[in-house]
Amino acid sequence: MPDQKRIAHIDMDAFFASCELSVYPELRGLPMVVGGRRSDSPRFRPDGTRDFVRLREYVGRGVLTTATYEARALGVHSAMPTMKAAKIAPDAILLPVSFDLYRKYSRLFKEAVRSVSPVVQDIGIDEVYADVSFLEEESEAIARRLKSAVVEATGGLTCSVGIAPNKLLAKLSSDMQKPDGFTILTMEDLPTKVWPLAASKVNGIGPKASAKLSSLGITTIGDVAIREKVWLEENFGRNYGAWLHQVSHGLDDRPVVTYRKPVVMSRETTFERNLRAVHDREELGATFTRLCDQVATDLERKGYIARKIGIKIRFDDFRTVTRDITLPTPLSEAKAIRHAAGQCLKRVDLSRPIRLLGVKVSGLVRPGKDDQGDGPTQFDLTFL
DNA sequence: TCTGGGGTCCTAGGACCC
DNA sequence: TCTGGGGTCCTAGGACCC
Repeated sequence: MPDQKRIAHIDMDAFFASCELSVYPELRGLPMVVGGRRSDSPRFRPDGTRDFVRLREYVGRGVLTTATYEARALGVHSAMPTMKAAKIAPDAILLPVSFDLYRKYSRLFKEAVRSVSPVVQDIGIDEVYADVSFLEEESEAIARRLKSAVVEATGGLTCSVGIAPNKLLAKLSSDMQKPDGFTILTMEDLPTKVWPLAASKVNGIGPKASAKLSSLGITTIGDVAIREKVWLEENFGRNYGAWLHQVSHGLDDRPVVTYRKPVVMSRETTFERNLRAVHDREELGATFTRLCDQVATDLERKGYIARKIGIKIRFDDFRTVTRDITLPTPLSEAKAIRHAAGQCLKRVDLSRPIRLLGVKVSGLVRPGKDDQGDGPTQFDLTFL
């Protein structure tokens, strides 16, 4: 067994769009985006062909979930407001989000990866890490085997693979030959292949940190690497600064974790139009109850009860507030969640129009089993 | 051109306890 | 009586990711 760690990062190519293309193969090669509502589903014409909705017909507040490479070439991309995308690419085909379909392909994709290497960490619906250290083959052979297993299991969906000594570098490398490619990275490649990359390519360096870095004249990962650790800590705080120093030198010791207990479950919705607390009281109340019901269902389905109940409100000006409460005993019933969430709602000034309403539960424990953790509270020691 | 929904993790102040 | 420091919990907000 080689003592050098090898981690693979496997990332599906334009995943949601690719799933849709296997349902609607006639759209192959056309600019297409996913992000519509159910009403944007294609209809059958009398002659049996399908009539697809165009992006220009969209009305609403959604954002694109994904776009085919042909649509990306026109300048639209995932997370773009759909109304904005409609101005840029009005003739692109629009499809509604079909999560059940994506979950089906996601299962097939992950099973395929596990068939090559069983130590797999879920990152999202279309992305995993796999620890492939124990495999005997060369990294290139592993990458090819992962890719063909995925294509075979999903009936033709492609992915991009990166294999490197750790998660950080694996993730960066899977992005280097997209779509349908693979990249093997070693520590020796750091100066030539990693340092030239934009700092924002690193997982954990988002828009805020990037802006601050560039205001200090830092744009690439290499620019970060030439800074002293103390300088980074002075400018970005002790934790984040030390972390920046680490990642810029390609260092990352996070293991591949195959199971994690969930931390929070939430449901939220953005209204078609902003609602007012007084005038739209009924609609708000009905939505609030529905969200609580959904969270309760989620809790029950996954087998948890929750000690913390919270709400989230986004106003018309996009300002977001949260309120939450810790209960003396964990619970999962919809009515009790609704009551606790209602108490939270009372603590918010609702004079502005409301854009979004959400309900969240956390402090999750499994009912019956050690729900107070390992504290002495579950034992009666008074007899001592 | 106004910005989804589901998450994780971190920070920071105040309460409270030792 | 005053002071100090550490640890943990609670709450609110925010950065970031897919």
